[in-house]
Amino acid sequence: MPDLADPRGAGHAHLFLREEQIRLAQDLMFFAYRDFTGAADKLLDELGLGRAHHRALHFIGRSPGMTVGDLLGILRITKQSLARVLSALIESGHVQQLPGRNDRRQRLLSLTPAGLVLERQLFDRQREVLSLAYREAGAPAIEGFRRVMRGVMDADARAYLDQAEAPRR
Amino acid sequence: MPDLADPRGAGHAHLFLREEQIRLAQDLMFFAYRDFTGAADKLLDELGLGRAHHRALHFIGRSPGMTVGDLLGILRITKQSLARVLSALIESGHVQQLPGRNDRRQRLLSLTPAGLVLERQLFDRQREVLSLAYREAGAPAIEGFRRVMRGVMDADARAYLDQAEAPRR
DNA sequence: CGAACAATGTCAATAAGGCTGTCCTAATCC
DNA sequence: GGATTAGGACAGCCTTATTGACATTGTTCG
Repeated sequence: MPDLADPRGAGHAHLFLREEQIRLAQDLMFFAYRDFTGAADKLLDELGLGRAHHRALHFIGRSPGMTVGDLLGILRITKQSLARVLSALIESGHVQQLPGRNDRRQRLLSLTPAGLVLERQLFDRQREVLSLAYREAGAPAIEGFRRVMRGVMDADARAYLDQAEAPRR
Repeated sequence: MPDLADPRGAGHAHLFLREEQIRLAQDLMFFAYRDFTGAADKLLDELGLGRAHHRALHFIGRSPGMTVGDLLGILRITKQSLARVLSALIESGHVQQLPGRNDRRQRLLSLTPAGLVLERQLFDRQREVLSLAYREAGAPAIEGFRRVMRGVMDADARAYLDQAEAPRR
């Protein structure tokens, strides 16, 4: 691999392509994230909720009985930011808190029946978008998508995924 | 693998897996986006800038000479939201505006030398993360990643990508 | 030429969703 | 019994988005 001095000169096709590839990935992240999350936005708007509420519903639905601390660790926001979102969801009857059995300081979070319904509706909006993408891209592409996305995440997030997927097998 | 654990009963393994696959994709989108954008956040913070400024720098750097209207169309935010971000970047000397040659109402946007340097620094932070992910995942995975992400985006975003990639070949 | 339209900028007000910091209660642990 | 932990509550701030109204300048077209 010759000569690193001039990124534009001849003989640097590989490096140049590599840079272009990364810039493409920046674009992909921006557009795909925007349109994927946007698929659920209309429904959220009608209910006076935002993306933050959707994220909470998603992760609570994925791991019912999780503690507030667990959720804080996943979302990486402050207790105060989460409190606003969480109390809105409890107020609206989508989430419930139950005292922990072992440790009674904990409030175990789960979706109410209404929360399950809403989360399902939001899920369906995103499923529609992703199913089309999956169908176009094909099965090998899906595995590649998973591998790259996983590689971008930090170690904690990967560990969460391992734990979230394992019980379902 | 018989699915006695599936609450929906036997005979729905395919549907169940498909749902699990979509939920996994939701997780991937959340974590990968968070950590990818997060890679540039520290540097932005030190300069008193936010992600909105990074997005503007990125797209202006990618298509120098674009109009304000072009950028609005890409970012899909309102004129007023962009104005705040853009005037901060002009104030800080990272972006410059030049009157259009054909249509003098337009202000053609481009990065100043300082803007190029900053954009490059931000780019390098994200390149680091993505290069590792690419290396782990391998070349076929990268193409799969690209295909799925592209499939998630809307038609306008795909058209932008086609146009942004073409001139470089 | 003049009217209509287009590109951009600006002002004012509002909201969502992050943040910090401090203080508090209740329960658990040692 | 004292320290720690889980969670909640209050006050205030910042960024980034929103809407609506209006101004300016430049282009287009009858």
